[in-house]
Amino acid sequence: MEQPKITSKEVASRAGVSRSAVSRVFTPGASASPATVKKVRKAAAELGYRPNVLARAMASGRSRIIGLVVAYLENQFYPDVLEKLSNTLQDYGYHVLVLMASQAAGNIDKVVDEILDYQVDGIVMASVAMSSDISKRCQAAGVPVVLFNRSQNVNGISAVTSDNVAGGRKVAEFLLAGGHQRIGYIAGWEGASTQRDREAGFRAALAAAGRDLFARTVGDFSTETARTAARAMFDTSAAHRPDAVFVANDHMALIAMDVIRYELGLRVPQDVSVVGYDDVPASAWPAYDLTTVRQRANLMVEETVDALLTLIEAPDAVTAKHVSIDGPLIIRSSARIPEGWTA
Amino acid sequence: MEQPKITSKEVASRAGVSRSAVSRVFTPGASASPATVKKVRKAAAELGYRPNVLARAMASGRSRIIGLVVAYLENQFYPDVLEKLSNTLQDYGYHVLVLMASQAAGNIDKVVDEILDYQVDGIVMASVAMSSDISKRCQAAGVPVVLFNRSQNVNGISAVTSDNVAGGRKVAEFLLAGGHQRIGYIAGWEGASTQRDREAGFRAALAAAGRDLFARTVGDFSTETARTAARAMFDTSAAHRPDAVFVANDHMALIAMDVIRYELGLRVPQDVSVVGYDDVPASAWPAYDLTTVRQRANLMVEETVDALLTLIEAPDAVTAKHVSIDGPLIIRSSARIPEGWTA
DNA sequence: ATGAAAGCGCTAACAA
DNA sequence: TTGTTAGCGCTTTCAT
Repeated sequence: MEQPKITSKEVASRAGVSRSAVSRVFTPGASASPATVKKVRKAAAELGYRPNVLARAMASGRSRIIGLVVAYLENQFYPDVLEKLSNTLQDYGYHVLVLMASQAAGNIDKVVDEILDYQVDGIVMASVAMSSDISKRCQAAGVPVVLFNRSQNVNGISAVTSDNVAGGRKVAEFLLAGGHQRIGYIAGWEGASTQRDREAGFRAALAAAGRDLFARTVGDFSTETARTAARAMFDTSAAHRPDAVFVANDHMALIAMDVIRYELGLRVPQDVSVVGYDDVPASAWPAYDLTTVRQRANLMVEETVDALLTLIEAPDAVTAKHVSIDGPLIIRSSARIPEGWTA
Repeated sequence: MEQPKITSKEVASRAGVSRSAVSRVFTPGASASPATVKKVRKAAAELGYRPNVLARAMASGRSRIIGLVVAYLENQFYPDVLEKLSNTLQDYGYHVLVLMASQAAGNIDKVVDEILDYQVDGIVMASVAMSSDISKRCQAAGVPVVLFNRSQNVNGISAVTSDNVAGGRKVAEFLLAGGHQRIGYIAGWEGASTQRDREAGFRAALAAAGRDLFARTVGDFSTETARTAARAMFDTSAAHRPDAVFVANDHMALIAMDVIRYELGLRVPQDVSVVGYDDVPASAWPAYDLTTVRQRANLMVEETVDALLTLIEAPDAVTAKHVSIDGPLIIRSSARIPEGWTA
């Protein structure tokens, strides 16, 4: 039933060479004569030999495994990222070990330990907060970490985000140009840099126009809390209700639209303009047609992989880099479009 | 910078025992005296020792890595499954290596080879077709495979699905009870067992009532093809247009609803009843409120993990098992509800 | 219950 | 370019 595994030793003897020769043939940058390559390839093919990645990892100290820590896959942005990340890394000969950091914060420590046990070559933390303690452990282990969609000024850890401040600003300018008088904001989880930066940019642009937030509730990036936050903001008399709201991500914005339209019977955008952040697939669905700031997932993933591989190849040379990628405001029909709006 | 890694050897000497003793302390079913356990744990804690999973895998032949092959994460059902699967497996001390089998069929072979290179203890193939050749390679390697949401009568490979035939049947009965006269079906990818079984159950129930499909197009479970398929079916005169349609999964059903309502200006369910399959989160959103057959992801994942671990523990003893899990029809407002409907 | 010894399959100096 | 020699860090008989 269970075929004995073919090792490099057997390939070596069948090809009449040493195991080192076999190893070299299967190692990209190695030197072997064409004749050897040919013999070894032939023998390997006949035997159906494939190098054991784990053994290789042990001997070389490089596992070609990248750990991905992700909090939740409910927000469609993340499955998309995971798919792209996995594909890109596969192209570079790496593979992705996924760890869910579902629950509480203490969990993260455990998850990071587990991931380090696998001797991963690098770690991507998506939408997960890092303690400086964790970052220290990774650095001690010599494992580079790149934060995805989270930025943190911890011990020179690299991070890739969209330009959340600029994004928030764009939304404010758009809403102001639309003549909105009572502008609300539904915040994400306050511990997240995305939340912080989006709000900062948003408020800064309002302030520049001599305006302030009319209302603010917190949705925590969570489905249920977002629903509650939307109700708290809109289930009130017309005078106390915002005529426009910026929601910190699309996942919550879609929920807010549901509350506004189906629970409260208000019209979007006639009664309330809604703008989100991310541009997840569902935002383009005609039932929502949500105006939103696009996060360029492709670019963000490319930068993440680039940063990671650079760090892996040159552990010390490179210092942490923070990349922030600008994303356009995608104008759809969920928010009133200012007269003659172009930019 | 990069701390030298702590090995069992150092723990051993600090605890005044042999490496074997250390190994036993960190091995669940092993025998060590309380005194030894205590000494070793203490030394390990002081040194911050953690066993190297890769080395352990090499020596023991068990990597505690499960390979997950998944075609695409666009259909929300799969991120959900991935999250649950990863969490469940983590509880059992396993971890998930994700491989995307994005493109063509030939790709699958490559992906399976890559995954086997990691000496995974088992493989879950989600929504991916298996050739019997691949299954043979996995069996030769002694690696159990469980198909998720795909069933195939290949060499005793285990599979976990929902009861697609029963599901299709339920939909047909519901639509018939609703008094629909022209019932259409938008098919998924014809190579998929889910597609085949859902359609079979659906048609069987129609036939039992002396009825047949009024129209049929193919959406391939793909976003774009589904849109085309929906247009092909509904962009026609009222007489040639179905008054009800069963769409092979929710992902396509939501797209079909968009086409029906927003492109063609028809009303759901007054002009057309729409029923899907999966019960993804978006189906419960009030903008769609899609009647659908629920796939019980939790149960399916549990059965998958159970099957896999059983196979891993008792490689030969167990023969392939096919689990199919019944799921309820979730009645919402996208399809006309028959008078006094209960079941 | 414990330690010694022999690997798991591979890569990486080092010599030749 | 090639083979030889040591390991990578751990588990696992086998004695004791």
